[in-house]
Amino acid sequence: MSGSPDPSRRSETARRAILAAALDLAGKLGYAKLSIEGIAHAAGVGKQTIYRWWPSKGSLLFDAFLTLAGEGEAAALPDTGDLAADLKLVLHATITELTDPRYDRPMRALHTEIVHDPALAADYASRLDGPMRELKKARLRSAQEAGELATDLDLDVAVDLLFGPVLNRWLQHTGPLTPDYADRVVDTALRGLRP
Amino acid sequence: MSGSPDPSRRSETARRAILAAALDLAGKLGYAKLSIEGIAHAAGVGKQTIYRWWPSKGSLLFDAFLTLAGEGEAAALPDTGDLAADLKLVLHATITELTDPRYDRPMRALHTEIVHDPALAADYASRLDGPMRELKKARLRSAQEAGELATDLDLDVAVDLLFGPVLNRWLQHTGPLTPDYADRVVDTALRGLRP
Amino acid sequence: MSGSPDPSRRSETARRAILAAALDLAGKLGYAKLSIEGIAHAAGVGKQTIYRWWPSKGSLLFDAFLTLAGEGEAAALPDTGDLAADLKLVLHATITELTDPRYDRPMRALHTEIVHDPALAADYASRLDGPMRELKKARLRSAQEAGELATDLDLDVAVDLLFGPVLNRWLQHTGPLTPDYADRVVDTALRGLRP
Amino acid sequence: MSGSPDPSRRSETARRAILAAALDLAGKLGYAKLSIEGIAHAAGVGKQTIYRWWPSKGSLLFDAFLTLAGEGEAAALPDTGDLAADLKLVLHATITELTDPRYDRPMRALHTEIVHDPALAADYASRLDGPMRELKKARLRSAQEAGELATDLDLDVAVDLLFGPVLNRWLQHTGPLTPDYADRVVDTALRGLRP
DNA sequence: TTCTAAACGAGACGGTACGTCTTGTCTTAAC
DNA sequence: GTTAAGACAAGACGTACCGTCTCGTTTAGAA
Repeated sequence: MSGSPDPSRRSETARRAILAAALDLAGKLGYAKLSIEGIAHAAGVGKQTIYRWWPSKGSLLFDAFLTLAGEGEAAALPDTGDLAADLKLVLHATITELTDPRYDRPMRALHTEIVHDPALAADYASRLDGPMRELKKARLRSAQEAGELATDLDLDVAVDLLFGPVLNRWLQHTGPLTPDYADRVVDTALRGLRP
Repeated sequence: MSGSPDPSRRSETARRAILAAALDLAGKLGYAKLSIEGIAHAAGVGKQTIYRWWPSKGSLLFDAFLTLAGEGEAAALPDTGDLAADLKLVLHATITELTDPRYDRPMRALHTEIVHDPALAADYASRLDGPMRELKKARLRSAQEAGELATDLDLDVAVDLLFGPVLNRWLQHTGPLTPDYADRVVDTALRGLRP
Repeated sequence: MSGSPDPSRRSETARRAILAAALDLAGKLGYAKLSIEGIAHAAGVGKQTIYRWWPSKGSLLFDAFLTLAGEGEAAALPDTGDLAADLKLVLHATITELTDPRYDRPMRALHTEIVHDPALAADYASRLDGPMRELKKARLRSAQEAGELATDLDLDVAVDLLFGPVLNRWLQHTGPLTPDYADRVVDTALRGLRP
Repeated sequence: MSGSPDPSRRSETARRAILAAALDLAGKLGYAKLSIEGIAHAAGVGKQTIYRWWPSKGSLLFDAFLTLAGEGEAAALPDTGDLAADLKLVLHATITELTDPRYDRPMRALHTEIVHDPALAADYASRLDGPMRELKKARLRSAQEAGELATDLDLDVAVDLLFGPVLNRWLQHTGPLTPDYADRVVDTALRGLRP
């Protein structure tokens, strides 16, 4: 019937220009002023070329992030044998990144779309957050083997407790995003709330 | 010169109609299709009446929430002497609320605005989240006195660990929002990750 | 239900700017490149302001012509007592006008719309062509009284015979549009085809 | 250099499908919605195949008409010896044709293009209108020999007077297109306007 | 009969314009 | 002098075509 586009004929040049322009404009303008029209113009591309290949602004932003993250992808989290130190190191790096306007704005834009689009959220979970979460769980498993963590620990919940609060504070502006906060989160979570 | 509006002449009828229409439409249409134009029309009000009294769509949504939350505001969290049980009870109620589309959609709309508007976030923190956080901390303090929690605990971090993950999972669609997940979070956080 | 716009609130400034821009661009660009978007831009006006008040590009062009023609409207055709000379004079003036690119192009644009839009044609007939035709018929009636024309003449057909061919030749590019052609049409029509 | 297409390799199948689709769609959709894209699709043909062989939409329409008209081409106008009757017969047939939506719409489309494209008009004059005009002049010459028309008549102008008004009234929607109107035109033109 | 070059269908591309929608400001009339 | 109503300039939305430009696939004439 309608016929979906043939990916083999897709222009790689245009694809790259669009993803680069999307990231760039998201960083410069922020979510509210980010328009498909503007991206198309900045990429030197017809609007239809965007609408042909991406179903929504969110999925375009997501693809742009994939290419960004896919480049310098860390293979694994640091493992010096000191879990707390390693976690703090990673969280400090995350904070540095989230504080950089070049990342802050496109990331907020992407998360806004995720909040309202479950399909996009599923994509995000399986292709960006999922792999990252696996790395985190691998580091925690290594700590379990080293006796630093309880063996019956629910690793998914542990990841949420350790990495969630920093992301949350950043997204919701609920307080200053400092390395000290990350340290307190790690210490508190590891020790537990009980006496 | 310009003359800012005189609050004493403000129409209470219009104000209430606007807040009700904002909540109603946010619930029916979701964030993307929520327009000031539509709210004005549904409230039987001129657009200027909205622009005169609210600086942004987010602050309007926020006021609408205040009136909603302000009505049946719980004075305190339950305190049966069993902290874990009390926390789970509260989180289960939260999950029930977040699962109701009548709350889900306007809440997402509000949080989207918060993500992009630090001023609104500050307002949210001081007038909605702040009081709630105080109630949570009060319950934790009571637990400290009962010896259920460490006395040197960082209460702000503790609140983030206990209540953050459920909110996060809801907002980011990172997994199914079940009472069981809340239970695991509470148990894991209280016990701590260490053996 | 939908509510049509209230003419009493219409901006006269915008109306005039739009009509002027439409005529100007029709003359400069010709029909094919004449766009509502371009007119709005040239008039310093939002597109919606055009769509609010005119149902089609044709009706806008027509209104633009009305204001143009309404200004220097001739009260009557010349009447020197010599019908043939008077007709030739008028037709020569018409040819001069139709030959001026400033008139040629917008006029072609308008006639193109008329060809495809009977409603617009009716408007044209009643408000532009109609009054003009009455002036022509008045001159012919005067000639009848002077004994220059048959008394039982079908005046509408006579007007078609005398003024149609020049318009036709102009529109259809069926031959050079010269004063000589006009003279031959007048002479032939007056004399009749029979011996 | 660029290399113009080699007509000997042209696909006759494609050519015919394109002309048929053009006529068909012009009749069904009218001029405004007639697109080359649509014609290509309806003909089962690539767009390039149209652009390769026709320089404009108008010239394609024109070719489509040529094939249509070329088939049942009348060799000559009727000649019963009664000029007025013969002319009325022909004009009545013309009116019947112009009233048929199957002809009306493509013909309007073609004439619209002619109005704006002198090159196309020249083609039209030499290949469609020209031959037809010769037939008309031949009939008039026969009438001259029979003493029905003045011997010094300007035949080109005579044709314009006799056949122009009906075409004009059809194109410009200036009045109802009835056989009676044709009769009045013929009678008035033959008799002349003078007493 | 094989080779080869052009025409073919298909459709992606950079663009322009469409007609609709919403934004935030400005204007008008009614109360 | 605030209100409901809504016109205004601005500009993004997603769609439809434009005319150009590849792609592989026929197809037809020359070797």
